[in-house]
Amino acid sequence: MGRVRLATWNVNSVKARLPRLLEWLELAGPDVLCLQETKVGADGFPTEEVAALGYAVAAHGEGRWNGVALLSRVGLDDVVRGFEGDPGWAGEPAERVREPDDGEEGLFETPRIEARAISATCGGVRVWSVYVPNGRTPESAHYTYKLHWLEALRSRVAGELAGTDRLVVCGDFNVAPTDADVFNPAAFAGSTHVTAPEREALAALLATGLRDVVPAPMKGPNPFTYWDYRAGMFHQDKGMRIDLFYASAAVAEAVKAAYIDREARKGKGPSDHAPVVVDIDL
DNA sequence: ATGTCAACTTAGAGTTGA
Repeated sequence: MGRVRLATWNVNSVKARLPRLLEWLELAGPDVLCLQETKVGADGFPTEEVAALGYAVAAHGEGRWNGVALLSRVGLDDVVRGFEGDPGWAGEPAERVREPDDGEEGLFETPRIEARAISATCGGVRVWSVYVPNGRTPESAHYTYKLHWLEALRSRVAGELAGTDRLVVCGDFNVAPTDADVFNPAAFAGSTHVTAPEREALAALLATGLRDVVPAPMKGPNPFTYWDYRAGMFHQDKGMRIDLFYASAAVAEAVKAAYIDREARKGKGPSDHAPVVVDIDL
C-alpha cells in the first residue's frame, strides 16, 4: 500500500469551518480524514468543494448536532453509517415523560440514534470516525449514555477485529486517557472526561487489540488536541488530549510519524480542536 | 469556573450544547 497519511479533526461545524478545512486539506494533504461535529444533515455537507480537491466523501449527519464524515483519496468502500448496538439517546429522565393528554399513564420517548459513527475501508484499512457523547456531568443521564455508547462501540470493534488486522478507530472521544492528558488534573475534579469509569471504558476498548497512537505536540510538552475557546485557554496551553487515534497492532507498528497540527487552532475562525495526523507505511 | 462559538428560533436576543 505504501505510505498513507491519516488524520482526525473535530471541526465544530463543517459549514463554519469550510474555508479552514479546504485550506488545511491542501496544506496537510491527508489521504484519509475523519471529521466530527460536522453539524449538517445528509444533504448539507459541502461534498463538491471537497471533491474538487480529489476526495471521495461519506457523510453521516442529522442537522444541528453531532455529525461525522470520512474523506478519502485512497478509496472509500463498504461505508457503514452508525453501528449495530448503538444504544441511542432518550433524553434526561425529566424530559422523557410527557404530560398525559388523553388518559394515558405517560409516554416514554424511545432512544434516538445520533450521528456519531461512520466507518469505511480506505486503502486497505478499516477506518472509523467517532464522536463520543460528551457526558455533560457525572450525575447526568448523558454520562450513563456515554458509558453505554463506549461499551457498545467496544463490542462492535471487537467483532470487526475478528475479521481484519488493519483497523483504526479515531475521533473525539471526550475522554482524557490519563492525568497527563489535561493541563491541570485538579481543575477537573468532579468533571466528566477524567473519571475512572470513562477511562476504564477506553481501556476496555484498547483491550480488544488496539493501541493508543500518541501524537507529538508541535510546541511545548503537552500533546493536547482541544482548548476551550474561552478565557485564552489556547494561548496559555490549557488544553486536553481527547481526540484519539486507536490503531490495531499491524497499523500501530506501521506508524512512521504522528503529530498534532496546532497551527490549525490558530488565527481567524478556528475549530476548538486541532487535527491529529498519523503517517503509516503498510 | 466559564471570559467563546455555532445553530436555531425568530426578526434581536435568548436557548442549547459544547
